[in-house]
Order: sequence, then C-alpha cells, then structure tokens
Amino acid sequence: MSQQRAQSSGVASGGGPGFPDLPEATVARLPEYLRALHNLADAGHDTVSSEGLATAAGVNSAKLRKDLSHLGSYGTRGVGYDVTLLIEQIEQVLGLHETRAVALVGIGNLGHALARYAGFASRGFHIAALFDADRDRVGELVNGMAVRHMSDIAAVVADEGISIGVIATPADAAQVVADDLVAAGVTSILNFAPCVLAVPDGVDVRKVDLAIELQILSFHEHRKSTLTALPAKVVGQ
Amino acid sequence: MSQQRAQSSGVASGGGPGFPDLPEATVARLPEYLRALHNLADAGHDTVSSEGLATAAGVNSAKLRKDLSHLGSYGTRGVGYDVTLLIEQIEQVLGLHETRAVALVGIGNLGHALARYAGFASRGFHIAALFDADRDRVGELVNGMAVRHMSDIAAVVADEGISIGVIATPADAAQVVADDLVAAGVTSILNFAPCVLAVPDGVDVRKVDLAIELQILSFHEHRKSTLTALPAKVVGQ
DNA sequence: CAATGTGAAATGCTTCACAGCG
DNA sequence: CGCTGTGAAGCATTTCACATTG
Repeated sequence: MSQQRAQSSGVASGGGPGFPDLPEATVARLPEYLRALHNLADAGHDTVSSEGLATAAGVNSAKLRKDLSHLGSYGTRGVGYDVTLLIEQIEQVLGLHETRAVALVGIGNLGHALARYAGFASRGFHIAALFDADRDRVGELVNGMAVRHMSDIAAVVADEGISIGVIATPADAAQVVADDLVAAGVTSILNFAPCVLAVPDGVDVRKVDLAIELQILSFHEHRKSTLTALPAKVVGQ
Repeated sequence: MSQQRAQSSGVASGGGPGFPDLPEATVARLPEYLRALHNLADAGHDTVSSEGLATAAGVNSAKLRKDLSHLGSYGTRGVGYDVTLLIEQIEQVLGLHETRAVALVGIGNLGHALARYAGFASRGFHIAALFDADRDRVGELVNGMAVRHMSDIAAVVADEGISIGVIATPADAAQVVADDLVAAGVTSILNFAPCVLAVPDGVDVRKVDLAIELQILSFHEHRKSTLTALPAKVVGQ
C-alpha cells in the first residue's frame, strides 16, 4: 500500500446521526464501486447484482455485499441493486454532493499534468488555485488559471473555501508546504512528494509515491524470476 | 487502498532457497524504509535504531522491527541497524540490483509528466520506451526519447528486456494496452487509467487512481464536518 | 427461487510486552 | 543496559455459507 493515514484521531465512536462509521477498507473501495456504477448507468443498466457490480469493480461479491451493507439496506433480494439509488447513496456517504475546492501546490512536471487532468473536475473536484514557491513561475497560465505565489496561500484558501491540498513539490519543500496548508486551514492533503509528512491530529494525509509503486512491482518481478528459475509449479500460463 | 493486485496466484509456499515470502503489507513498506535509510546515509548516519528509522518512515517501531525480522536478523541488540547493510538487504529483496526497464504507454498529460519524472531513474528504473496509439504523436521527442507507435510494442519489449509496463492512457484504451503489454511479455503493470484491468494469472497489476484518492479524502472531510457540527469531542487542535 | 444481508470462521496485520543478546 | 527479535494478544478484514426475503 502506498498510502499513509495521519494517526487516526479516534473517529468519535458510534457515528453521529446518519453517519455510519465505515471501515477504512470499505471507504477505500466505495469510489471504485461508484465508478463502476456510473459505467453501468451509462450502459443503460437500471439494476445490477452484487455479482455483476463486483466483477465490474474487480472485487468478489461477498466483499461487495458486506461493504454495501455498511451503508444500509439498498438492495432487493432476488433482484439486485438499483443503480441510480446506489450512486446517490455512495455519493452521499463520500460527501461528493458539495463540490470540493482543491489547492495544488508545486507546478513542475507533475503539477502541470495534475492541473490539466480532467478526471478531477469530472468527479466532483474543483482545482481552485495553483501555487508555486518560484516567483518566476508566478503568473504563468496553466489550463487557464494563473499560478500564484505561496505567500498568498492563507488568503486564497480562506476566500475559495479550500479544504484539500495537493502537494506536488520536491521532497525537500513538502513539509514546509504542508505546514503552510495546515496553517491556512486545509484539513486533508494528498502528497505526491516522496517523503513522510508530519501533521496535527485531525488532518488526513494520503500519499502517492510513483517510485514506490514500481519498487513493489519490482519485488514481484524478482520473486517470479526466482521462482521460475526453480522447478516450482507455475500457475496459469 | 487505491491499489489492486491481480488475484495472487498463490505464492508457491515455503519460499525458495533464500527467498523469504514476505507479507504483502511488509513489501509495501520496504520501499519507504529504503528511502528513509538513504536519507539517513546521506546525513552521515552509520547506524539507526528501530525507533529512529520508524520515525523517519512514519510507522511505529514494533511494526518496523517485525517487518525487518522477516528479512533475517540484521540488527545489533543494544545498538540498532547498520544503515549501509540494511540498504543492501532491502535492495536485494526488492530486486533492485538489476535496473529494470519500463515501457510507458500513453503520452498525454500524465504520460509526459511521468516520462520526465526524475524519481524513476534515481530509484533504479529505466524508462526504456514510450508508446502512443496516436500516429500524430509518434516521433515526438519527450525528455530526449522518441515516442513510438503501439504496433512496435512486441518488438521493443523483447529488444529492451522490458518487464514492467506503465499505462497512462484514457480508461477506454487501457484494457487493450494491457492485453498488448501482456502479449509482448510484460508481467507487471502500473495502471493510472481509472478502470479495472483483467490480466492472466502471474501478471501483477497495481493501480493508482488520482480521483479515488481525492474521494477518500472527501469522505474524511465530510465526516469531520459532520462531527464538528455536533458537540462531539474533537481530539487535538 | 434468485440474490441480499449477515453471523461465524478464517485469515492477515498490528501492537504489546518482554526474554534474550551484544 | 539498551535495543532487537518474537511469542502472544488484540484488531481488522476477508471469506464462507446460509437463513431470509421480495
């Protein structure tokens, strides 16, 4: 897993009214179900069985049913799930009804690509501001939006109601940026820099490290080549 | 978790000679330990305690010790771990001694950024070829390397000894690309397209979906705002 | 009667707590 | 004496298997 959660601050138990406290593993899969459901809806399906949705989302059906059961009982026995209703419910739980404003910090290679990535907007996120520490880049237009200097962060985060920050800076700048984001009021961070961030309780951090993903695959390559070098039984192919 | 493993083909038990079969969770953390160790080495440290390394890697020390114990006994009681030796061991286990050749498919926004990302090369990966299905893009130079057409994949994968493919295409092209990569002999895939890939047993897939990461954070934002709207106890801040 | 929702079993992972070693 | 390595306990997640229901 290449993610990192802030030390979870203990999710005030019991769950508030109407707020089921889902297992983290379930939360991480809901977006995948949601995507699969949108595909099914586009393909004209009105209902789908746990088996069908599970296949579309790449999990097994028992897991899917257990995940969905945490949201409540939205299936019909003998039939399956109503696609539209389930989309509605999952979006509700994920808090996707209100569009969330995102600040993107670090407009280098990756930052440019992220700023232009259409997948964010199409899934309910609005990149509301771009920041960089380099004054030479300030003012540059990326995807129609001007890059601003880090020193504006506090004001812009407040003005735009930004709650999520994306860090795409080099590793040595990331902690300072995280501190600035938190000071400005951001409470969730997606970190692409290859380093560990320290943040206060109550701030959530997820990490995506491209090189780590490759290293994990490297391990499996290494394992496979070691195993096939032996007379061990190879499954499949 | 935003990753997806191919249905694990059963990791021939017992582990071959000299090949410890590590828990997946441990494998996923080793690259993080490795990065922390390199930082420590650069900072001039010869040894490090489990406590120190755990802090640098953002985990707790018991977990770190258990993870490392799977590799064998490379620590010294009363002292800690030899930084250089441990780097050596982890790189060994991850199969990072041989530089691995990577094919990158889909030279759009994200593909450009990945092609230029220095973090791959610096951590033992060599982007050996770039591919795109769009003939208008074929021949374009990205980071000094010419983009080739998908139809060359089989030949190039064989020539360059490529074992890992990175898919940065739109979702609707990804499955075809995956099939082509697998047919060409690639046995590990890192998928940035927002879709589930079907691959044969023996092929490993990891998935990175940027929008899913944001949706997970959105859930936590939603939860936090729901909770703070109540008189519930908020930890920390 | 097909397919959900769910107790209960099985597995895997994390954390504790300390014996044992350098 | 400090720190590693590790059984054992504690949690979380997955899977099984079936009673239940529309």
